[in-house]
Amino acid sequence: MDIPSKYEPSLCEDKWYRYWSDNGFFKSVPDSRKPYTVVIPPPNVTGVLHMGHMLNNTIQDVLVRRARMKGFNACWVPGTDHASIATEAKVVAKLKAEGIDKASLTRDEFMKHAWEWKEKHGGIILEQLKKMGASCDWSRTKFTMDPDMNRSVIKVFVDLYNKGKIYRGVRMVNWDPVALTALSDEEVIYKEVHSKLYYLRYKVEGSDEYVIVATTRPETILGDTALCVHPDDERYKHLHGKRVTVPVVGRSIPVIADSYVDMEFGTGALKVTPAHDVNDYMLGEKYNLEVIDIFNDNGTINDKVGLYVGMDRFELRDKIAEDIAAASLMEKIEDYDNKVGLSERTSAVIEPKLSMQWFLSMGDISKPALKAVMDDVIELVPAKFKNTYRHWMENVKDWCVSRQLWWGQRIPAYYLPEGGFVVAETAEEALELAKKKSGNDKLTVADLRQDPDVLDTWFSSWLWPISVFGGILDPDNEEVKYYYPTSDLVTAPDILFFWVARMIIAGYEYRGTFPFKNVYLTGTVRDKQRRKMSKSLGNSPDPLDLIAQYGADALRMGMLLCSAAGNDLIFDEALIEQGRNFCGKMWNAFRLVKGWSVDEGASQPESAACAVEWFTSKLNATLSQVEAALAEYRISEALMMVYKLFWDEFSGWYLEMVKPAYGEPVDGATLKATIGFFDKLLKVLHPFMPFITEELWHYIAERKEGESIMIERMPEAEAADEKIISDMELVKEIVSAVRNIRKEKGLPLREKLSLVAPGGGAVPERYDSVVIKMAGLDKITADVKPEGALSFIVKGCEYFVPVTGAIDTEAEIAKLTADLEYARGFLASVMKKLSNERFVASAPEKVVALEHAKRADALKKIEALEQQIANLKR
RNA sequence: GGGAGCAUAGCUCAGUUGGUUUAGAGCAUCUGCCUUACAAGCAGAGGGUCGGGGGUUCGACUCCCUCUGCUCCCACCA
Repeated sequence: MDIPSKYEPSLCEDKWYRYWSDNGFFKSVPDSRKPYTVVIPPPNVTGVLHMGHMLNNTIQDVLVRRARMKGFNACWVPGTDHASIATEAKVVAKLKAEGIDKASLTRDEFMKHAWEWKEKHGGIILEQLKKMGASCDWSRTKFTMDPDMNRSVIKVFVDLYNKGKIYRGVRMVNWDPVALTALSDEEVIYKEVHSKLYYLRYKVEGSDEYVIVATTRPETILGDTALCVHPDDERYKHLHGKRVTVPVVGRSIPVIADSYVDMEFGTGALKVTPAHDVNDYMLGEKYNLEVIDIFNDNGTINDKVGLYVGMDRFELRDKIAEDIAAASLMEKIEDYDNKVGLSERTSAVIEPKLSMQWFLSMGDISKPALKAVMDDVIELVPAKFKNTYRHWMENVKDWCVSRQLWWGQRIPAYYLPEGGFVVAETAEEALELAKKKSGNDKLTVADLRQDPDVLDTWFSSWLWPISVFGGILDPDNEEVKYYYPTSDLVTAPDILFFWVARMIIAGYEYRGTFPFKNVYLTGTVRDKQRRKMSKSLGNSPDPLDLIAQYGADALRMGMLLCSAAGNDLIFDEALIEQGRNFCGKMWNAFRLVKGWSVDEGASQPESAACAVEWFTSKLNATLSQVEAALAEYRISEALMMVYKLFWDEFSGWYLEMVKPAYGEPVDGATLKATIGFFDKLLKVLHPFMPFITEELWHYIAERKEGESIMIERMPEAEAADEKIISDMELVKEIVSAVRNIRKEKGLPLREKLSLVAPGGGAVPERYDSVVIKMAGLDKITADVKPEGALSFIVKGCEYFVPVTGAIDTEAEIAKLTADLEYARGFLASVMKKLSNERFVASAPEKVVALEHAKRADALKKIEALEQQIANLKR
């Protein structure tokens, strides 16, 4: 077998992915094993893979691959989300570029364009996920607008409507004048902006007096229908019941008194525009004020008032300010910082707007979902998100589920010709209901008009863990009974409310139980300046480029190394380099072992026997630590443990211990043990780095067609001998000390040294051969202290390395004195505790005993150091 | 304005109910090595008064208070 000298990811990644896929290793069907289920957070159907996906899906793949290797029936369901606003915006933009205006199209024509776009660009991201090694069951791929998914959504809508949980009502909504749709509160981002506070003069009718009103939005005076003051405000008491004139507009409006007004802000007088401010709307309802909506849907002025018709809202702001000033009705203009709501999707300034929308009443159905998380039936990782979750759930508002878009599930409400509406899953069922409702048997489907709006995207994805298994349409099917509830959900905290909370709500409402057991919340991927990675900033590298450059395993490892749950991660290409270097290390370790010739009959050297015995324990100890870390989702730590195990313990120590002399063969027993260790290490590493581990696993032994590391059993931690591990740590310390002497004295490795350990020293005797091999010695003796030797102390025992030539006594003394000072300082700190009566009296016995042990150690060390210094001075 | 969280080596982070050798890791840095798997490497070294101050305790990175700085969530006083 010819082994390339370097690992080339590009040569084996596609090969192995195809192999896994062709052999059906990703596929899952219900069987007698325990299920381990993960549903992917469906990315936007027209999206492309970014670093956030990379992180998120790498974590999922680690969990899924590990579960699969632990004997679970692992099922990772992939899919995409129709992302109604985002996708429709893209299609509208694309049509616009082609000179087609959405308004000129019929709904059906538009949908045809949208589906064409989806077919062309949809699912690219799923192909990209394959590049990173995602072990999804692709035969289960779902799209939130698949026919069965649509039917699930509609069925749920009708069901909730019939339960009285969905209602229709006029509400102030967040209107996006670019996307021309209402947004939920969660889709609005508030941003601090510098703006101006305009002080306008409203003339009091029948008097020469003016009331000054401060506003940031002078253009809304077109819709003013009242002026409000605080009932207790002495400045304005005389105005109660009077009327004032709106500047420029000339409208006469009443002065009302309500304690809503903050007397401290501005002038203490508030203009009331019920159609364009949430709080004003409340005042309007309370005082039965006229509601004048002055805007068209796109943010221009309509003809309700007859002034400034067609002008954009921001142009009007400047224009009306000029006109007010020209009429001498502008008291002053101040600079002012306030927050403005922006659309998450289009960044347009949100216009509060009154409109008829559909709402889901959240109060009752969210209760079990709150309890589940508070009682840790569902665990959030990290747990700090419980607080955030509780706060949101306790103050949950009704969910505006309608969107004024075409791309999505159309609301199944049908309006009757004579008014009123019915809600049904199909037009035919609607017709029956309509006939009953109106008493008109002659009605036809054509007489009914379906609501033009579609449902919020999240109204389909909140069913995802159920609907992907057909659990809405056919609640008792075998699939959903087997796979639901799912095991882990991995997602970003910014969609905790949008998606996670609502899935939990839907889970209890439609399955009577939680949708997933654990929620792992990843951090946000940021650049070195801590800015969120985003397309608009252009600071996000393309994961596919990084895979091409470093390999998928390297990128996966780079992402995992810096990803403590819930913590933001500062992306740094150096981490991917680290991943790539680790791949190189694994590759080279393999090349070393593969290069050995074997003499099956040769007896195993003592050093190799020790090494095998030690690494067996070390490996098992680490395996149980890794298991413990992963059980707590400390994935980054778990990977680091395996990384160090492979690089330091296995490559740095074990392989060096068993490595035969140049040109010599290795004995059969040692080779077999080494291949066995390699096999286990590859398996533990496989979930993190699937490609290189598969490649090497096929190299380290003969494999039959259809065999794969990804379906092998994960090695389980067996008992580890702690004594062997700690003995070897001692050996390592001694070896390091000798190496240090070499380094300080510039003694080359080929020059054999000898070590003298008077009285036997602390090296466990059987490890002599290891020390000799690793430190480059010719022998270890138990002679008396030699003259002209350098020395060191490990665990209170003195060791000597005889050297030829003069020893720099002064330098040695200085070094030893420094050590001595440290030891004395340490002793002092111990003595301080031990001489404190209250410490001895109140500290636990164990702690006191430990301090005594520390004291004994320190005294021993001090004595040895003093002895050494004395010897040198002689 | 309300709430939550964070602050430990140059960087990214561990540090589990306060006591495990006067704080650990990885990366980076410095020094020496092309030693026959690997210079994308090997061997060694340096680096932190655990954000400031106060308190509780025999003992505080760990608990409490306070200040400073940062982050996130919620609210949205015009």
